[in-house]
Amino acid sequence: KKMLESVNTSVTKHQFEETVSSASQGFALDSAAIADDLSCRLCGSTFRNRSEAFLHACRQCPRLPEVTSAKGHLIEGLAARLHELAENQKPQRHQQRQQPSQHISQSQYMHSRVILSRDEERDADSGHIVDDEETTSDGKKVRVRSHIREEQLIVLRAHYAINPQPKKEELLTIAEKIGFPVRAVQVWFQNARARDRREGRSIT
Amino acid sequence: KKMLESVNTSVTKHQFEETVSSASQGFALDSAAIADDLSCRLCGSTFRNRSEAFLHACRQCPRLPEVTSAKGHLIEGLAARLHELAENQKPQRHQQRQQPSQHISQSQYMHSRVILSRDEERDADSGHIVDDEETTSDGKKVRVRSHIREEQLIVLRAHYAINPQPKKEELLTIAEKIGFPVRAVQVWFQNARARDRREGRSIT
DNA sequence: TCCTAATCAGACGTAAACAG
DNA sequence: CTGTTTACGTCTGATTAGGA
Repeated sequence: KKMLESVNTSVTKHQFEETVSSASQGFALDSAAIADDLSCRLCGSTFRNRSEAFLHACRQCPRLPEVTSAKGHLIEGLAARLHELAENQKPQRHQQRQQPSQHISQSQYMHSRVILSRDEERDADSGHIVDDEETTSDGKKVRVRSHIREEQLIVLRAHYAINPQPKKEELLTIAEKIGFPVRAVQVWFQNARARDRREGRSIT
Repeated sequence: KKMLESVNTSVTKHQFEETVSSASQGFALDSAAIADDLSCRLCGSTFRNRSEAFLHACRQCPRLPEVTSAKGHLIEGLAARLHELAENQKPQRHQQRQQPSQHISQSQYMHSRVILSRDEERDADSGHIVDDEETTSDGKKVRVRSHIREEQLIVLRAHYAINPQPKKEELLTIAEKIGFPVRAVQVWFQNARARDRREGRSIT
């Protein structure tokens, strides 16, 4: 019998990721390229699960080459320049939230939050690109609150009325429809359910 | 009998080390190191399937060390190759019915998602990729959990009701019918039996 | 300050992996 | 194959924190 009880060192997800990211510093490009919402920080596409995301980041992302080579430069010490790139790369959008004022901790890390120009030509008519990247700049989490606007809310509510517990696939559809990361949509549904439950309404 | 105290959420040592070590050592190289014919570009050995090949490239290839140190140079060349691979990678062993049945059967690592047009019109069917691959990607042992959808589950259950212990041949039939790897179907039956047994039901 | 999006910790179900 | 464990994916309920 091999009971487990062995390695249950309860490491929280947070700690875990923290450690991973610090332990692997510049080398964990693949995982670092994946945002919490399972979207690729490089090309923006999102995925249904972590596996897919990793797969993508490891070998499918069309932007992989640029980044990996960029990483080479990074290692040589051009971290600063890259940072600039990343900064300047924040054009567009009326309500651009401004940078979390330079919170580069200890020395210049070569962190792969290379959000270089993502071509903004996506999708002619759904013009709002709501890409959010909440970076984990070397372990530091920046919580980015996405703003859901009325029109998007309407869509969400409509879907919610029909089915308050959409499966991943439906979430994906909705996410795409309103131009939000899947994760955000998922969270919205979770919170909506919580709200309703709290107020005694039953979820269908 | 019931002896598991629920340890989810906590990260096991295994997982932890796995992730750390893999994170610190590999990126796209492994996959790029595999030739079209499933042979290792480094040591030349060939493999029966992609999974094995990846495993090799990630972990086992004797020449791995030299490569990882030199990967900076290799990347460029290999990265290019990667894309070719992606293109040519249209594995279709099974019957490729182009049915509107929303799921694609086996399918593999890279396809459509690479080319990925953001704005695909979603008419009646959005050909989502619902697949599975049990790969050991880039040293990241990502256990891929295949998602069985309702409709597939129905088929499985139907077969299970008739015969909970299908032979290899029957498994194959079922697998093909729902577009799943045989192994996954087999596992499902095993788990189903286990579940039933656990709950006291007898298996016919 | 309030409303609520995001996060955390924990629990559950189950596909996959492992031991025998 | 069975019995058991591991780990992925998702959910809840409580909490934290962003912005009007």
